[in-house]
Amino acid sequence: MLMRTAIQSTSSRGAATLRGRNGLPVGPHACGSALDLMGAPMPFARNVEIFGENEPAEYLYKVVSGAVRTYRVLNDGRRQVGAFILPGDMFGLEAGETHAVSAEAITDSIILVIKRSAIVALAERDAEVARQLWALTAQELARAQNHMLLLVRNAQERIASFLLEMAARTPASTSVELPMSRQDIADYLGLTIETVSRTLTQLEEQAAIALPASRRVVLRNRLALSRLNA
Amino acid sequence: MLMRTAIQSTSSRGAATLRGRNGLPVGPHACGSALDLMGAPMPFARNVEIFGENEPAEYLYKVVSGAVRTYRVLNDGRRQVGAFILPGDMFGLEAGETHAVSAEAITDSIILVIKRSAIVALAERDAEVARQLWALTAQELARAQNHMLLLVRNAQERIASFLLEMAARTPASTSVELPMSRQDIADYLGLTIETVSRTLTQLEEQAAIALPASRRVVLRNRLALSRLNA
DNA sequence: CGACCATTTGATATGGATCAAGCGATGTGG
DNA sequence: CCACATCGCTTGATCCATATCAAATGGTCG
Repeated sequence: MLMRTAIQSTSSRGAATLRGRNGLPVGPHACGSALDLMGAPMPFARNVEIFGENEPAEYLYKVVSGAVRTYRVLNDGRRQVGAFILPGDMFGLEAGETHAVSAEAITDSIILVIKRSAIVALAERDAEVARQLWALTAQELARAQNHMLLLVRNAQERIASFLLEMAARTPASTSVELPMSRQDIADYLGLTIETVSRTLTQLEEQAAIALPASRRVVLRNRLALSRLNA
Repeated sequence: MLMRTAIQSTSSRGAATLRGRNGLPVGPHACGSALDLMGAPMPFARNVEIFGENEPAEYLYKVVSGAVRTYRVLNDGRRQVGAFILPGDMFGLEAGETHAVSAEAITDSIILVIKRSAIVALAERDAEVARQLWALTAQELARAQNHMLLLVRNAQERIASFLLEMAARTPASTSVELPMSRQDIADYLGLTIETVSRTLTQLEEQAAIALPASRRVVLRNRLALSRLNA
């Protein structure tokens, strides 16, 4: 029992239900998959739960705008953030009947909500769709495996990897706007907020990054960061 | 850069190739899946590589007897063991074209080797097979997610979880024979061998376990171990 | 028996957690 | 519009769990 993370998320569970949505299709970042062709855009407010661990997995989701975190909570109250989900990314797909993690909106977000049963039924007849479902889960597995590697490194390496990952996922990749709090980052990297903060200032002192604002990071020396990366 | 694991594995790469196998079917632990119906049993000697990271994923595998570890190596030489694979378990299944991890036999093992292309082709026509491929990858994902949680706990908790996991996967679950070395366990849990050893002796002093031999663990107080578990 | 290897045990060092305080931005009520 | 509460972040001081370095022990095989 190490640090005890204060989880202040205002998970007003009810707000995440699916009532009142008007069926309408097509998200941006359309990537030519059957998975994009159905589903309704829904708004989720900051810190609102999208689904909870162990809840039936009736839908899968695609972020249109905003950002989402998935996480699990340990019995001692600590939270492990499994992934940050950015526009264009899908999440919440399960092969089983229930969600393995919880998901919350990090900022106010628009999220495409897609009925799982429709997709699964489609996969029954269309091998290409089935292959895509598999590929999506495999990709998630690859992410999880990389994340495992992160968690055994030192603080600088974890932060550097995190920043490079975020940069790679951002259009203007040299300056990154972080949608998540220090606590989110800490729970993602298995560190404390203090260590995250300190490490960021260290990297700034080493001129590897600049911090014009607490949630804006400019990558000044990619090479230095990469050397810290796996 | 923390500990620097000595990787002494005698990965005599050549020995793992697939030449000279006689096609023959059916492993024990048969679980009524199409995946079991094809494939040839092959012996692998202790510490021999079965496949390497980034190699083309031409086969998938099922352990008949023995034990296998999957792992990745960080740029600084440390090794992260991703999973221990015991008789009845499958491994090496990839949705993509290459292996995401390396795999080695921990002890002399018999492993069923199944052509991936055959299965994938079958899945093309049989939705049930496709579903099973997906389910297998999803199960692996769940394992990886649980493993992530392990890596942020303290040493006692990690060891306790590891022992309970091994016990749950062993027929005679109150006494566990560990096929892997302390180094393997350390690399699985993100600890050093010294910490693994010390923690095991602590648990023994607390009467939670007994260690009649270094690789045999008797679970004496499951409840105490469970309390340490997530 | 002796060499080798895996494991345990001991002494010390250190990176990150913890405890505590300060600071800047944002928002709220008077 | 300002005073003040709140929140997220940073910074400082200290502590502790685990790494590191080192040596002893024990089991296995030739």
